[in-house]
Amino acid sequence: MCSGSCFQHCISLLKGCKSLKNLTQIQAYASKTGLHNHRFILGQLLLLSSVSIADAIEHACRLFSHIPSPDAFMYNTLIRGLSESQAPRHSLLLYAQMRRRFLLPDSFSFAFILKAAANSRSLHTGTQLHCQALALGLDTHLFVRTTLVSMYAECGEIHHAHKAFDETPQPNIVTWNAIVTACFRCDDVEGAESLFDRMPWRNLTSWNLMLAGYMKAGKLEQARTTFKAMPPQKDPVSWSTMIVGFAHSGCSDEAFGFFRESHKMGTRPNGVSLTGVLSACAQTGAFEFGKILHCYIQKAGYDHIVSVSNALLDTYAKCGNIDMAGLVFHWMMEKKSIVSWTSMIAALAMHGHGEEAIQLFHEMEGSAVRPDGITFISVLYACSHAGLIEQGSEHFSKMIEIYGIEPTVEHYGCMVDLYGRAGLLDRAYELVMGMSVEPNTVIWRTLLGACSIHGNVLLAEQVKERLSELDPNNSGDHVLLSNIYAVAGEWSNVAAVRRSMTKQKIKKTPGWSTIEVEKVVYSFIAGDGPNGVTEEALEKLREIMLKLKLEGYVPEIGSVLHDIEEEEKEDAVSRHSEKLAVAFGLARLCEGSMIRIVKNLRVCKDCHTVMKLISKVYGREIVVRDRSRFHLFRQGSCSCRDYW
DNA sequence: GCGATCCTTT
Repeated sequence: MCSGSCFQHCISLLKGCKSLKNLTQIQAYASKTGLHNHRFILGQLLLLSSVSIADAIEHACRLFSHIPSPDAFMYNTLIRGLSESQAPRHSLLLYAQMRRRFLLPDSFSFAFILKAAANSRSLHTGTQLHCQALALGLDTHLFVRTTLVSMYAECGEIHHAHKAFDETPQPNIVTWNAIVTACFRCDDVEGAESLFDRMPWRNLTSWNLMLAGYMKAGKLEQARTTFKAMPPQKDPVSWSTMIVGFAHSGCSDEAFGFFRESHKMGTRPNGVSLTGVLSACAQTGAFEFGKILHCYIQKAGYDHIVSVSNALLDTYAKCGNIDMAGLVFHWMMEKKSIVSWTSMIAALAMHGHGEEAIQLFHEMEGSAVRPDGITFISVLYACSHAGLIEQGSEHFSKMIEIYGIEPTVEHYGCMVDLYGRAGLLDRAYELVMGMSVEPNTVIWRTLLGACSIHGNVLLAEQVKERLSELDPNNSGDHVLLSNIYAVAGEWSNVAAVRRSMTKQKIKKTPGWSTIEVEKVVYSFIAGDGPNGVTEEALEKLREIMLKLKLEGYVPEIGSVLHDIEEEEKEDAVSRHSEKLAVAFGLARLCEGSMIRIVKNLRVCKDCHTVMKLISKVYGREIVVRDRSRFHLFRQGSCSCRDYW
């Protein structure tokens, strides 16, 4: 018993529908008023769940499966939704079903299904679909043509993309934008520039895609220049492209700057700009700023966006706060994506909680989310940092045999680290020699690091030789080898390495550390000239060292590069950037608050000892994030159990 | 009654 007013009411409900919960209520209403089989209503429900509402695609599939004989509109809608989903290939199956039922695909169908081919990077499928469109006379349709241009580019066939564009009789602005994007996709920056110059019209998207293209190509200055040159009416995409681009290239200050600037210009942050600025916080360890962003995200409701919550989780983890990372993870409830699981496993691993990381991985195996190769990198990393050798080997085999994931050089890197760090250098070397992919510099460098920990001079020399072939100018490798000689007391070899470094004009990568005090990030560089904060830190450091020596501290100078006088060596170690940062923190941060430091290189043995002592003598908790993990110093010991 | 091009975390 459905009246016209019920129908009208249902339509107005559909117009205001914003969430899945909302949609379910409307479905219940439709059912109650006998409208649940009304084809128009069904079509709108399908459109909402497939396209408009995030993460509702499964609901859409269920709805679709109950529709007796779906029409072309319904097929197109679900194909569209699936083509943007995690599994774009499913939409190809649906397209096949549509054809089996003798429903004629139209220009809409091809625009959506070609997108699925693009998203699954399947040139074969894309080409076949192109042929079918041709047979149906739909390949000249402007919307189809534009999608063809981007499909070919996405599948790496730039020539076909150009051909599709050149054969378009009257390309419009969107077609032009598509071909410029296509050039950037295929790393042809000059091609993109020359087409951009020849464009008969430009809209905001044209400018935005230039920004994105430059950013992706690592041409940061060109992006900045373009940003200045474009019309002043920027949109949230323009701003987020800049923020994400700089953050991605490691230029956190620039990312923060653009974020603040966009705020000043009255542009509200969006999900994308928030992930960008959070990633900048994660890089620099800006914990306080991260917390402020968290408040804003919750208040404005951005925590429903999975990528934002994931970025927040990662920020807390990389700022040393594993508990907050865990809370964000749990708040995500059933919305956890593969990235959320992987990030949380990595977070636990970074903090040395290897057993918990593996436990979480097992929990993940029981969930609906299937682990991928990146998840296994986190798992193996967890094993290597916690010294779980057998667990690591088992998971490595499991990945290949049960999950059918081919190991990449990153997986081997974790395994070499696992064996090498544990002192099983032969097993590590054996693995490297039997790798199914060519070992790269990272692999050899990991092995060299293991030689350094375990003082294996012979293997180190062999490994360094391979590194010199692949990457002769890397300062870290020279420094590591020279440290190995130094520890072994082979001073003539130390001197030889130093001479060759001078001859090849190789400079040591300067170590830096950062610390956030009252939402300002201060950075310290080893051997930096005098400036305000360095002076302040040095003065405090002298006081600390004196106190520690009274407690029986003896400097460890094994990691000093050259054979110099003992006192001089001590001086060099005592100015390491992390010591300056911790001293600055002790001087400036209020009593009882945690000291958080981020360092670009691995923390040295002496600094590690000093941190442990400070945590005991001064009764302070110190968190140091170095190049590879976290160290939590508390009451004289470190969370890494001196295994790093 | 849907459409095509730009920014998303591990």
